[in-house]
Amino acid sequence: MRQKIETFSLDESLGFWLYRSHIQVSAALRQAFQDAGHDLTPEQWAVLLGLQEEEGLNQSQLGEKTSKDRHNITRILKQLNKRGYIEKLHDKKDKRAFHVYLAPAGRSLLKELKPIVLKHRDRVCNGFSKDDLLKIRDYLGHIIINLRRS
Amino acid sequence: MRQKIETFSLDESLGFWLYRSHIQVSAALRQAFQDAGHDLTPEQWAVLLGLQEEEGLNQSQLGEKTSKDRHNITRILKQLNKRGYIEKLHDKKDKRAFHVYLAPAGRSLLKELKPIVLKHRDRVCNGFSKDDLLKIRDYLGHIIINLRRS
DNA sequence: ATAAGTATGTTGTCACGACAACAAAATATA
DNA sequence: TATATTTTGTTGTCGTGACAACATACTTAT
Repeated sequence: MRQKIETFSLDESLGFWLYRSHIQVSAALRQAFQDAGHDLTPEQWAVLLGLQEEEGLNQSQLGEKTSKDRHNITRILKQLNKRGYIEKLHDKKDKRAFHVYLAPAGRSLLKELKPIVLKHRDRVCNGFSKDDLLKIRDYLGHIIINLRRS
Repeated sequence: MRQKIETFSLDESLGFWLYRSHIQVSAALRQAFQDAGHDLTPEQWAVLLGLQEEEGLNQSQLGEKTSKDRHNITRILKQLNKRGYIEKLHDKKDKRAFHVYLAPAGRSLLKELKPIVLKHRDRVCNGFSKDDLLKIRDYLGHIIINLRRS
């Protein structure tokens, strides 16, 4: 009985801990970009990173890779396009689709921001062993799998 | 050299795993509410839960408790107020401040949604031992501490 | 070959996180 | 006491996540 009540505090909610840690990590990265004079969001960074891993994907695929639906990827790409970091090329066969590539400015930005991101990661991961980091990734991956398909 | 490159994939980014897991847990809870016929956001739920733990806080304190800044707590309370789930009472001494309380409708809602949230948590935590859950909480708490003050 | 269904991408709406600007009131300081 | 600073809360803007509606174009079925 008492346990059931305790289970319902925010502190006992895994979802809330995920929320808090995500929000803080994201805010710290945004701040780090800002301190370096770059008005880039963590989401935009994630998409650039996704592109660096694999260019030429269409928007849906890029959205899949970065866990963003097509609506959101459309708008994030719009931002990145406006800033000249990416290019969208029409698919020759499929007239609906685009292939997304890094523009030269995007490549330089990635290079320029890498030390900042590494510093940020060091800060986030301070006190964790490699084994800890693997365990965290496994745990979070497990949560994601738990929520897939029904 | 090779490791430095690998470190820069999305899959190796702790922040990105946090993003993904948070987004999915949050979306699943939203969906569970929707399936039950309730148009409530996970954030609104978190504030209601925070209120259930301690009523009579002012908005800043409630924001602190739920990890939301005063701007956002203002708007979330506006939503909850519109739906009749909370009450804002003026502080007798401090004319700027309000004390926030659960309205009767808010209390019933909490009671009504608890089984839904428990089911959601079971789904999220499927396959985790109690020890696993404690470890995850410790890990996430550690990350949050790493980002506090400089 | 035509129709039905599906996939890609855009736009619009709402809620929320981050941020700036602001008003009002409390507190600290001179 | 008078002024400056801080605190509490609101409003507005922007970017993003969730969602609906839509246009276009590809695919499948009949």
